[in-house]
Amino acid sequence: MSERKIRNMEEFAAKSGVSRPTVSKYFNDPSSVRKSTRERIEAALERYDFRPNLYAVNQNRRLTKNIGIVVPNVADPFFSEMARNIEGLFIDEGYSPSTFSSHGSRAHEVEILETLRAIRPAGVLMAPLGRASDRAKIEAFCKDVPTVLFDSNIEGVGAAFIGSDPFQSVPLMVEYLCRSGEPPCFFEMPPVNPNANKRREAYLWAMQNLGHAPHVVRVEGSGWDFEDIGYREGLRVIKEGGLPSRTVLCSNDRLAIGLLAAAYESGIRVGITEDCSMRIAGHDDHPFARFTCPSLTTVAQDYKSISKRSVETILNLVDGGTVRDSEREVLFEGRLVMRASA
Amino acid sequence: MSERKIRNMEEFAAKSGVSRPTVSKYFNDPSSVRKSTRERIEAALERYDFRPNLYAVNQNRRLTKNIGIVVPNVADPFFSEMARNIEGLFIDEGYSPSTFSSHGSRAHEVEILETLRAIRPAGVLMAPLGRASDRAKIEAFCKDVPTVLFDSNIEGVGAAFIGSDPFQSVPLMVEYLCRSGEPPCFFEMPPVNPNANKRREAYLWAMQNLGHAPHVVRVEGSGWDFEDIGYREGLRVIKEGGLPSRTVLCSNDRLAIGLLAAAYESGIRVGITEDCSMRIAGHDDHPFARFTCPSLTTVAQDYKSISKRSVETILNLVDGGTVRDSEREVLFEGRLVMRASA
DNA sequence: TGCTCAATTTTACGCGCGTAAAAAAAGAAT
DNA sequence: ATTCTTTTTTTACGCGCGTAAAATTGAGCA
Repeated sequence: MSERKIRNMEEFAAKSGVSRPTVSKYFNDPSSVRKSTRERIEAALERYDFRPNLYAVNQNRRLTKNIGIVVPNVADPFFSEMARNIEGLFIDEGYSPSTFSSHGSRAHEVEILETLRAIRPAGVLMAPLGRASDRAKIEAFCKDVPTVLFDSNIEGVGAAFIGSDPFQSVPLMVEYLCRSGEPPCFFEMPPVNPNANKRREAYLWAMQNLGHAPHVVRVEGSGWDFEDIGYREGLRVIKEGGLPSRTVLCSNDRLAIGLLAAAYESGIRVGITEDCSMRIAGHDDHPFARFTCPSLTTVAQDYKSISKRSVETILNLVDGGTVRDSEREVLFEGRLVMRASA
Repeated sequence: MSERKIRNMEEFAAKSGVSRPTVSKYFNDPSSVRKSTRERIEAALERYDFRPNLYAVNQNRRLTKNIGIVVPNVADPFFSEMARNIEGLFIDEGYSPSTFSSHGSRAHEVEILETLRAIRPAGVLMAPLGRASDRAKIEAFCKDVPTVLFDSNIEGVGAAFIGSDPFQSVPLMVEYLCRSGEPPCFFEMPPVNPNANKRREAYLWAMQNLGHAPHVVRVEGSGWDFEDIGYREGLRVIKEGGLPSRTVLCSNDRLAIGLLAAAYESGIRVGITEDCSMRIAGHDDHPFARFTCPSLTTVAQDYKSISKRSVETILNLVDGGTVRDSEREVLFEGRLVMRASA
């Protein structure tokens, strides 16, 4: 290929012996031209590798093939895996996804919305920060661009929400913990998003259903350095002997990772075996949960289903489809992952 | 703001009482227009929020303000932090960085290069996969686009390389380990990039200088699931009693995290204190290294200096500058981080 | 007042492509 | 061979802006 540099579609059309509008049609949908012409174009493509100018294309298309993906924090392996998964699905459908990270900051999240407007995406998949989000701005954005929320919901914003069901996943874990040992207390920090709130509520609900007295340990801390909060506050709480149960269910895995470190440093053996004095469980099946010491018992979110459904929903919207009321909120079930810590 | 929707620069220029070319000039460099006109434009900007069409701008500029950042794997917190840092620096300079992840795959890395050509970046900052990289394609790319490599070098490719100096950082760690206990063996997997090779060499060199017999433990494994390799192979090696020293220096933190998990599961107490039978150290100061059990002793790369210099170098190139021979390879020193594991 | 120089406006062209409409050509069916 | 249908070509316009050159304006200065 690349016998000589091709400047533009005009030149390429000449080389392939097809008119420019037909070539344009080909690039928008190869199957929309007759087989024989398609072959001529593709033969030329072999020799002259040419790609339509991205900027000219997007300037003129009514709607770009761009998709925006927004996550609260790519440095969090859960979201980076999620984003990667979603990107792949969009690429398979012929779209160009770009991922943006809010870095846990409201200002960043708002900035991203403005950047998104600039690239005029066909649709946006967004996992909002949650409480820290600028609801009004996101709402306004959703009015202009088809947007689907995932992971964390903002009630009434966006065309749909896809996530997992805390009222299934948390009770699942609670019941397991109760069956296998002392009923758990719930270790949390001030909630950064509605998910965190719902997890606490689901914990309370599940404990009540099982006839146990719930205990919520709310520690201080803000921001997205969850491990650090779990560690610092874990050290403090343990020192003060303040844990109401020897089984601790953490609001999420990252908090649990911090708490595990605190327990270790405090000389407490954590695990489900006889020689241990404490059990710790998490939520999310963080990629590192397999490698904590001990390995972390947790609930895996069905991130494949969440990704798949999110993508389907947004592409349906982009194609002019609509979301049925019954599908405006889709929740998938979590899966119990039993490891050594609880 | 936003009294009414503005379609284009023509309309906005009319509203602000300034000619379109002058408005264009303003957006390319606000300081290039007279103060009084600048104020008129900015006054209009308050009322009508308008942003030049991204695609039209980039189609017409000789050179875009886009910058490509390529990392082997954003799911690796080291790279996601690095990318975030670098993005910030570029934004401060008025550029538009976009980060791409090779996801550890050669094919992906090559695809990214093609995507990059499509966005016609002014420059590219790339941390190549290393051994898995398609050298020829990257080399060809560098001929067309100013590119600076960081983290991992490909000899003779790109305008410059910025990284850290394994022959400083590794000996630093080796000397510390020798002073504080039994001289370390070196735990590695088949190297994914030249860094890994250099770290081994630096280990051998340092041990020799200190008059100790070096021992390299090379385990099996490929890909970027370092923790998994460290864990699986760690379990095996420990079971077979195969570690030649009770002090283990791992080729990187992620491998160390896996090895820590293996040691824990094998009932081995790891740490520097009297009651421990094994010491484990890493390299890179992975964001999670603070929260392993025990916390991981490691060497922190000077990622701020690396980021800063990388950005400076590429911007200099973009501005038509050149790289002095003495600056074609810049290495920064690592910093010893003493924690509980060694 | 007249002059100079810098900043701005006017005018005009081009970037590379999408897209619409009408004309022409190529296949398919009769 | 004729007619009908689908596809392609021709022609033409527009997208929103960068940019160059010439004409104009305005501020500062002697």
